[in-house]
Amino acid sequence: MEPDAITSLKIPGSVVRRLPRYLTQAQHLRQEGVEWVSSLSLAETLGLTSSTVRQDLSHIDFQGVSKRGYSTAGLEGALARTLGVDHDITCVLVGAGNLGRALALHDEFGRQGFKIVGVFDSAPAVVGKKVGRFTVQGMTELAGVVREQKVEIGIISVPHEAAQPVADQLITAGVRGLLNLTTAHLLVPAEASVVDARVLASLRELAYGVKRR
Amino acid sequence: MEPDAITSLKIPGSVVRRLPRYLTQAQHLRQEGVEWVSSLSLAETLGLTSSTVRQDLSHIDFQGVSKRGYSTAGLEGALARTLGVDHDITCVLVGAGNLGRALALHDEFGRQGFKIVGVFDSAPAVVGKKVGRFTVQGMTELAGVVREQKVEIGIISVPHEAAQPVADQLITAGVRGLLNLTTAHLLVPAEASVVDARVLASLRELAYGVKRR
DNA sequence: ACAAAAATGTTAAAATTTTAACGTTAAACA
DNA sequence: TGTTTAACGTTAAAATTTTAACATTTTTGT
Ligand SMILES: NC(=O)c1ccc[n+]([C@@H]2O[C@H](COP(=O)([O-])OP(=O)(O)OC[C@H]3O[C@@H](n4cnc5c(N)ncnc54)[C@H](O)[C@@H]3O)[C@@H](O)[C@H]2O)c1
Ligand SMILES: NC(=O)c1ccc[n+]([C@@H]2O[C@H](COP(=O)([O-])OP(=O)(O)OC[C@H]3O[C@@H](n4cnc5c(N)ncnc54)[C@H](O)[C@@H]3O)[C@@H](O)[C@H]2O)c1
Repeated sequence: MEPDAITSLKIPGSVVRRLPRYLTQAQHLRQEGVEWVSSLSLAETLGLTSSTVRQDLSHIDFQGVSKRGYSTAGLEGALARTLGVDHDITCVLVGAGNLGRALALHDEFGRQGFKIVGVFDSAPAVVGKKVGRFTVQGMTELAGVVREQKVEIGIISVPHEAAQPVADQLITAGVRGLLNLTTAHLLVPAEASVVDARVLASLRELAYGVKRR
Repeated sequence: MEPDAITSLKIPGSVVRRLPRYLTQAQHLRQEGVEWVSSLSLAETLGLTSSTVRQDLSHIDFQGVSKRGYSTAGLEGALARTLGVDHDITCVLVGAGNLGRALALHDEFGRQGFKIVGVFDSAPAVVGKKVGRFTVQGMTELAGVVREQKVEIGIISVPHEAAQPVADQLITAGVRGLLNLTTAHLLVPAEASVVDARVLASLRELAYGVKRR
């Protein structure tokens, strides 16, 4: 199944950021037993226009059906393939503090294909401790684990001052993508990806929203 | 200090989403003792162009200085005022699971003006338990606390199926903004704001980034 | 078999966002 | 005191993103 050369060429960032939401919605609908969904219905539940939905889905290798819409199961599969979450992706987590431990204990990531294969921390008091099924490892072990297990993604949950050095260690060890939970802005080589998940920034955006009625 | 009518009218969403990052950067620089920062230097550390930075900052009620740039302290203050984080904002947290407990224990939110005044959960096994300085309260207490303490923001950290009913309860009780940490898409009246902070969606976006070299 | 209708995929227009260009201001210094 | 220059604020162009319009397809029903 060679993916269509045109559709797989490059999907705009604005679209890529919405694809996970369509995937979540398709999963929820399929689990509820819904077999078909229209662009209009997807748009209404996600706060978009049906036009945007159809435009977005034209980027993935999947066809809707006139008069019916999109098969929820088909859509789920095609979106997973497009995003690259149709197979397991190995991850490591660095920083076993309050947030890091919550992430390590969150089984849903594993069910969705994100397999955490190691949890790391620099504090001697934390190293060796158990977090769910993990034993926290020291930072000296990081590079070896990344190499041996071909780890693709590093999840960074350390204090913001430590984020850039940790990012550098992860990239040097061979990780290709970083999920950054800190307030720091990470500089990485062009061939690596960074996605920020900053809760404080979201709260501040919300503060602006509640200020002006 | 009446804010300028034009600048305060309405700031585009694309800009509002970047303002928290400028604020974080201004804070970090000021704490390091840096007094001035140029649009070019801000742009380089945040991965933007200097043009975008100047355009963005033209929306806030603050002037740079020719040949020097922006005063870090002044910028921090003006951004805080624009976003509405120059005074405390009361919040409640609903869902005292793994993630909710991490958020409740995160002192930085309080230092940044987001004061959590209550933690709530529906599970009898959890209600009454201590989470840091909080005692988890039952959902029957929620409306009263929101009303009495004039709570502005609700942080939702419950399983996704429960997110919409919890959102409804929060809005009915009088909250004006929701921070949604679940995969659900929340429907709220037009006068309320929702900001999503979805870690799984960020991971999926990252998966696409690491897939295509 | 044919007509009607519902929903797609696509084209093109509208709106927004980003970037470049440049005139203006104020600091530094001869 | 005047000149140079770094960096701002603003205008306008370029690029991207969103929305609307509509021709096409496929099902349903007569
Ligand atoms: N806790 C939250 O709810 C929350 C919410 C939003 C953002 N964050 C951010 O996530 C990050 C982690 O937050 P937290 O509350 O878990 O902090 P924390 O202080 O509880 O944990 C940080 C952990 O990182 C470890 N660490 C420090 N330097 C390290 C290094 N160089 N290499 C490896 N490990 C190192 C520490 O030993 C500690 O265990 C912070 O940047 C924080 O701002 C946290
Ligand atoms: N744990 C993580 O690291 C993580 C990461 C990303 C997203 N999330 C999302 O955050 C949410 C919470 O995650 P978690 O790991 O803390 O889950 P959890 O199961 O540990 O905790 C959820 C809590 O919500 C409570 N709850 C359930 N229904 C409720 C209701 N109707 N009203 C009030 N409380 C209710 C439960 O009693 C429980 O204490 C989930 O939607 C999850 O997908 C979690």
